[in-house]
Amino acid sequence: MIENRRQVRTDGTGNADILETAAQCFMEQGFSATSIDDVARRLGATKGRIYHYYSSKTDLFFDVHREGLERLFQAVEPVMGIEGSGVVRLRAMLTAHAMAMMTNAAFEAVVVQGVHMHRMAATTPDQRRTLDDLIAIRRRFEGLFKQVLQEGVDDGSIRNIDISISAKAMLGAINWLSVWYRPASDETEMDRQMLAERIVTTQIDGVRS
Amino acid sequence: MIENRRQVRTDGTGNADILETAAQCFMEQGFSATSIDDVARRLGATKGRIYHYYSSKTDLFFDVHREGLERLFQAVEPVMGIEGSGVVRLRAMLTAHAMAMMTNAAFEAVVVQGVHMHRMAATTPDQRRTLDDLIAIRRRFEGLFKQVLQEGVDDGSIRNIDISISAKAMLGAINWLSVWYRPASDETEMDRQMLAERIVTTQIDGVRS
DNA sequence: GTCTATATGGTGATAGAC
DNA sequence: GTCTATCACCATATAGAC
Repeated sequence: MIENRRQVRTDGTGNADILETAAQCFMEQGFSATSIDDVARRLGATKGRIYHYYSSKTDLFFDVHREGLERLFQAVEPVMGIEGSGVVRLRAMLTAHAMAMMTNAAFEAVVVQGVHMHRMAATTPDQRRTLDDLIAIRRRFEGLFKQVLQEGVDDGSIRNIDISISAKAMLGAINWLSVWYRPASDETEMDRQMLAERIVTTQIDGVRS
Repeated sequence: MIENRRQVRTDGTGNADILETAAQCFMEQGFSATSIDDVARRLGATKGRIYHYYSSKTDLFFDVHREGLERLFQAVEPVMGIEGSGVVRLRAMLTAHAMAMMTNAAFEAVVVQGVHMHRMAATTPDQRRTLDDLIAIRRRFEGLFKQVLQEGVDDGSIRNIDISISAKAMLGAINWLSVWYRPASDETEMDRQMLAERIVTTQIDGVRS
């Protein structure tokens, strides 16, 4: 589980709506082109409501980002402990990750966008800390995959590759889903599952013994 | 070669400096957090100079984007025609792509950022056309890889996979370099070559027969 | 907790000197 | 072709009613 949890947010006080709507706006228009008014309008409210919960647009973006990461953890961590060799578990994790990218498309699009915000100018010290937090969480997420990759190498189910590079490449292949994946209107869970399997299979075949 | 060429730009009239500097700013701070004044300051000039060549910040961003794409084509197209089976040529293309991502880190970071700009609000019809242009060029780039993948499937050097999905996944793995790759201060061409080989090898092993 | 105002500032963009 | 000076706008953020 994530240590750096949000304290109160998304507790059903109406805040989850803001998060969801903001995610959608940020996905469609990007951070810069999205105004607080845009989010408010889509909520059927005014910005007074948003500023009651978030002290800035950046804070809002960061909280969407954090929620996106949390959902990734919730998808991947449970399957990390299944029975099987390293490569078997790795496959399950990658598949779960891919599914989460599609299921939570808006939130994960914000995560991918957030990855580009290195030193977003004019952030307050507080925001700087929050960003560092998010970076640490992302690193922890990558760590999950590195760990299982290493276990796979140790148990012989995965070739003797460079763990760090392979992890980044595999995660890149899957994260890239957020760039091109758009759900068809009549898309089923099965369709997504099929797509996930295909992407993951080539990634797994690239590293397995 | 790219058909939709810039007409005059990057012809050594001093404009190339603007492009280079803008690329750096956009890479470090992102589109929204980069002001025209930032770019000008870094150029040791004022924004008058920039507005002499570009009519808007978006236009400038788009031109950096286009230059980034052009460099990718220049890296990949030459090796596309080498002797060898589909998988051999694919490997060479992916390696060239990965090298270009690192060599032109700033420009390619803008390309990757630009991918998120779907319907950037408030663009003029003219900018909208330019964006459509860029999207078409990106698609053409992906097409190069799909073509060679297909040739590999036909000549039996590549497994019978879904071409479109595999292309996107492989390109994602390589494009993701722009997210995490930071050149070491004493890095050599050889170091980059080694890194590229490692990434590409797992991608190739994932699809070859 | 959400609204309606409003202030404030920054930044994109322009005009005109040189 | 580049500068200085300035405009004009708009989005962030705030204050205070309800």
